[in-house]
Amino acid sequence: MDLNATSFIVLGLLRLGGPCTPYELKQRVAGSLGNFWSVPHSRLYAEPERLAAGGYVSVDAEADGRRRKRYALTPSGEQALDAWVADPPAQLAELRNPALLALFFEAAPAAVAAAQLPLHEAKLAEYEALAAVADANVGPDDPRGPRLALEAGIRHEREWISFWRELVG
Amino acid sequence: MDLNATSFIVLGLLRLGGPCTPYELKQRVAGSLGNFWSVPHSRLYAEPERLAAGGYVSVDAEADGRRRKRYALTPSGEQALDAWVADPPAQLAELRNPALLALFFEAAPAAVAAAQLPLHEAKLAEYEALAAVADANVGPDDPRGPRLALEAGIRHEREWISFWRELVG
DNA sequence: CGAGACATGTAAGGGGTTACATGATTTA
DNA sequence: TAAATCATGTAACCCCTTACATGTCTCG
Repeated sequence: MDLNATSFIVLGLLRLGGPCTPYELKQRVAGSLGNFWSVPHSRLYAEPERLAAGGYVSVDAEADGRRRKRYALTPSGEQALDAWVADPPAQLAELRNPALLALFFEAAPAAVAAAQLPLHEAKLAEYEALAAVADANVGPDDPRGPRLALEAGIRHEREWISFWRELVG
Repeated sequence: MDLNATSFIVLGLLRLGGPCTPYELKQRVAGSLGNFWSVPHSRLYAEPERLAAGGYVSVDAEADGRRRKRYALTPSGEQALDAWVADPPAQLAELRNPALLALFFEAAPAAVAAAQLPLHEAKLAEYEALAAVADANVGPDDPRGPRLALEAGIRHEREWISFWRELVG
């Protein structure tokens, strides 16, 4: 079996926040990472199961009540995660932006821009609020990664806003 | 059957450049659109077939030689394309950038940046060359969409370069 | 005319999307 | 205690990815 982006999201979240259930994985994704890489909850139930089959996580199932399954990183999983982090992907990602696709095929620029602009403005405001909170409560050994990813998100939102604004006319 | 992004890419390319074979679709994608939304060639054989089943394109198969199939927009396909273009997607796209994902999970910023930076610089140079050619040969009734999409690509590349440059240390 | 590139597909498998479905808690 | 929401999954289907495979042209 081979590990993909979803796999590393699960492994990474397990390391970041400790052992948890799929539902809690969903919440962790929604909190931060989901802003730039969302994962449907059905995948967050299926993927840990797959990772368990490969020995990358262990399962601890409740015997009663909700019978939820709690997953935890195994040494093997931790090692796989370390290897991926140590050898980061060296390829370009595509924009794959549906609005841009429509624009490419001659959708009216002003119309696309008018639809996109408020969305990006709202997203930027949300990001900036997150950043403000993060910067106010930053501790000495807090992880830097999430804040850096947020920064990238902020910049791209600003870029989109600038781009669409020129097209609203 | 419902139409997805790939469908509109096929329909759009057929309108932009006229009837063609899957292989030529591949070339058209590679030329411009593929920079921000690539499609594997296997899809460019399968998708027109699907569209033909739905009546959105017509097929004209060669009887001999390579027996290639030439697809053309039908009025129904043209109408579907128009409808999509007239009602452009009003949703945000995610970044879904693998390098950013690694950064989020604490990959060494300088290492990720060092790997990403040359790729983005090369891409930007490529885009700027394309833009220069496009701007030099622009005609009065040339389509604007591709040039606008290219512009978006250029800005995002600049943004990425600026971002990663700050992290290379 | 042989080799390489160009051209044209097909097949298998997994992940993503979406919808369905039900159990457990909380709240009115 | 009924309703609403939270929580926890399952199932089906299609697209995407990757690899495989072969046919046709072109050029040395």
